[in-house]
Amino acid sequence: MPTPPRASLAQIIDAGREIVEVSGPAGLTMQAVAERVGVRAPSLYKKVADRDALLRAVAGATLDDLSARLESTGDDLAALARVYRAFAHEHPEAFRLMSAVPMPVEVLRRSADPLLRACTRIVGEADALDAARFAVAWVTGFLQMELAGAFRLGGDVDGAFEYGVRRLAVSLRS
Amino acid sequence: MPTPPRASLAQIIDAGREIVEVSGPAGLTMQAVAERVGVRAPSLYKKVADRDALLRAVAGATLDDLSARLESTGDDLAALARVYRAFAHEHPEAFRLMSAVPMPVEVLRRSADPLLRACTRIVGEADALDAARFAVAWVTGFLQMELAGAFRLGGDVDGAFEYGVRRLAVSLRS
DNA sequence: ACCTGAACACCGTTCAAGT
DNA sequence: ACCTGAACACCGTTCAAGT
Repeated sequence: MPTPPRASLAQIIDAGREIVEVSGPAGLTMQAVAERVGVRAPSLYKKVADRDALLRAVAGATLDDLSARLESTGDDLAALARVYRAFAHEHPEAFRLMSAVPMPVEVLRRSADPLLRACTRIVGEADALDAARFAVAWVTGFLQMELAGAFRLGGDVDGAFEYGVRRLAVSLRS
Repeated sequence: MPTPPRASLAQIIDAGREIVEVSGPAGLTMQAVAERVGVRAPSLYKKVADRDALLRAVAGATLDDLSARLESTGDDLAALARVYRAFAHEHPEAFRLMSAVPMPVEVLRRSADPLLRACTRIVGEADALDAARFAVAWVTGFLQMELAGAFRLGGDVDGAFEYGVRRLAVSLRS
């Protein structure tokens, strides 16, 4: 007798995202996810290959959100950097997970697009990819170190970020 | 009847480092470490509080190695960046673990020292910390993205690194 | 002192049996 | 079709008992 599904893939991923944000990736157990969507753990395997695939899906959904946010931000490099940082502060655990998980190329491409456009405007087409890598490396490195607590040697971290935004602009313009 | 220890803390950490490099942090199980040092898993708890503490010790030992390497490199920013990258390529798993684990402040300070000196030489004392954060954010971000496979949108990754080294120098000099 | 087997709680995953 | 309990393998950790 056919039975309608009780937990959609979208619900499972959403549950995963909530758990990751409150308990970190280690807290995302199949049982915790199952409980949240009102089902038993084995049922999750109808929608998800295994825990790792669910983690990748959570990371992918997070990157999609970030991409949408960046897309609506425009062409300004400094603005993009600040939106990026705001997102990381809102979802620190998901942000760190995102950086640890390998993404499909098309997802990467979409997320890179706004930055690539901003860089093309500044350095031209030929250097745009190198420049975008320079910028994205700086901003993700900064945020990962900030979130990992690596910036504890004094000084003002907000100030250091704005210093970086300025230096970034300077370096691409010369 | 007192018995001499069969596995020193140093041996345990070394075993942990080898396992991490070949199987990643997930491969570091207490049983795998125990087997490597010729003991049963429960004995490890005489020297190590728990698995997490062992992971932190492995990360700390790795950062100590990196710090020594940087210290013997000198004051040149570009040289420091290249040594940093060479180290990450030699120990990709340990490098990623290092970035994920919170470090004691004194370990951070020692590792930051060479970079701080290089930056002081270029931008002066007042901006040295901001500049060092700019530089270290870029280089660790670049390496983490490179190791995580985030640079797969074409172009030459080695070239992008050298582009970054140049832009970094430019940005701090103006 | 240090080492061990046994035990416990917990987790990911599979699968036959239910509806 | 989907859901479940039961089972299996594996892991971290504790602890009483051995030497």
